[in-house]
Amino acid sequence: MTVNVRFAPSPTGKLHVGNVRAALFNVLFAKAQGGTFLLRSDDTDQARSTPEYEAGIQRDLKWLGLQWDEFARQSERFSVYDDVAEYLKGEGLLYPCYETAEELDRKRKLQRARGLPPVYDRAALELTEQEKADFEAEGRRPHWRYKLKQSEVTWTDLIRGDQAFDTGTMSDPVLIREDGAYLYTLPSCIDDVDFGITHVVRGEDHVTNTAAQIEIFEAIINYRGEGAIPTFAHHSLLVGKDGEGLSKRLGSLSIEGMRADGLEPQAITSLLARLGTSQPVEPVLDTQTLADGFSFEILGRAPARFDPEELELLNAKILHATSYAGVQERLNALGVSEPVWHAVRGNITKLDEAAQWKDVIEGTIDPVIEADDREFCTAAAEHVSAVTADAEGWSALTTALKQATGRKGKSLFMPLRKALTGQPRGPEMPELFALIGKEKAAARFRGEHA
RNA sequence: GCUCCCUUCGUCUAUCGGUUAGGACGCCAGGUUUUCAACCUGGAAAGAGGGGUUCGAUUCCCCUAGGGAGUGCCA
Repeated sequence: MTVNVRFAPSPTGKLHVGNVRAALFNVLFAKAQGGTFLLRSDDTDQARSTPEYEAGIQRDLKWLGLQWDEFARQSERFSVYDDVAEYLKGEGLLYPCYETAEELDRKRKLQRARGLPPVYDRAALELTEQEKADFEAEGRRPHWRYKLKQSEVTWTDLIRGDQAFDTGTMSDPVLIREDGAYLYTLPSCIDDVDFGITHVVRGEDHVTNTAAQIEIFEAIINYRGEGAIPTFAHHSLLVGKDGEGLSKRLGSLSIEGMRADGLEPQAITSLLARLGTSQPVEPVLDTQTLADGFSFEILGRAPARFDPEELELLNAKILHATSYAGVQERLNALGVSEPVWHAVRGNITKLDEAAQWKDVIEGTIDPVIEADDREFCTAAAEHVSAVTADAEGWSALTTALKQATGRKGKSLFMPLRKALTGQPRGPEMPELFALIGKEKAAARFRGEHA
């Protein structure tokens, strides 16, 4: 059986870590199974959806290396939804309701106050034709609810196991708003059937929806005369570093923000694909490798903590393993050459830090020389002329200085590093020395701005 | 309030009733002629609490606590 999955964001905001995790699981599952991945823009809410958000989501997904096989836009399929909606109305499965949002809110509060679940009372089902006509005459327009069977719905979730929900304990879902706009439920189910989606992989915030959706799926399939209810896999959600729900802080966790922050896409995908799984969080450079070991069995059922610090850690590791060719364009923009990249990549957390080292190597700095090290550095300046400007030269230089001054270890190397780079830490000295060159090195050892 | 789910080292997790409770990341120490990184070696580090069931519970059941989610004319 071929696997077809989809990722269906609403273009009403930016892609964030929570979204991407769901998208990733879909992509990885499709790749692992040799299936297809559909990107669907759930833009039935014309007021809140924008082409900019849609383009942003696509750009972010591409940047992350998550390519889709097919693309669909729900706003282009309204006639299909209308057709199914008419059918459902004809079957009495979709019924008009005239309560205002305020009235419903009041009802819910009342139920809650009595300790009852805030479930819709189906009052609209009792409305006579005359009453409906009166509402219409008042200028009220109906919203439409799906009439649930109020029975037990069961399914086997690939992550959560056997599930059972009594749709009698939930409100009949509103499928069409008063203004005629479709809520996500009906178009989503219709599309899943029409596009042959075999597996719906999404966050566990959708589990209760699933019961109602299964009933809707059945009605659609009954109408179509073909199609199948997808298999579901609901993964746990991400929580923050301290275990709090992520939703409130999502703004700072947008993919766009991370890109602007200089993070590598592979760092993000590596973390999100492995966090909450039994596989190690490690730097993985391509999605195929991520997909190779992927199955729903490796997913835990508890919420997983997302810590931005882990992202930085992974980012550094990704960079350490990144070849010049992989980032050539971006390095060119920073003016960083290949030799400089190779010298510094093991020592940076974010790519643009390479530019700072480029400045140390090719620009000018103020050497840092402690009072105790003045004489020593002067000696170093004198010895430089005798060696070659390469790693061997560095070795020869330090050996000579060791013999001449008796210094060794930290007291030998640290003053040289500080004088040459102005900093107490950084990339390997042999390579830096070769790149900085003898003349500049000598000048810096003399304490000159060079 | 009600419903569902979850709870093992700091973090992500393994364990299908009997294990010295394993691994990964991080952390600490030592090594590799300085630092950072990488690498090598070693180390500290966990079953939320309380009841059961059982010869024996991390594992099964119940309660409590804590966390997550749902309970929308959001998705």
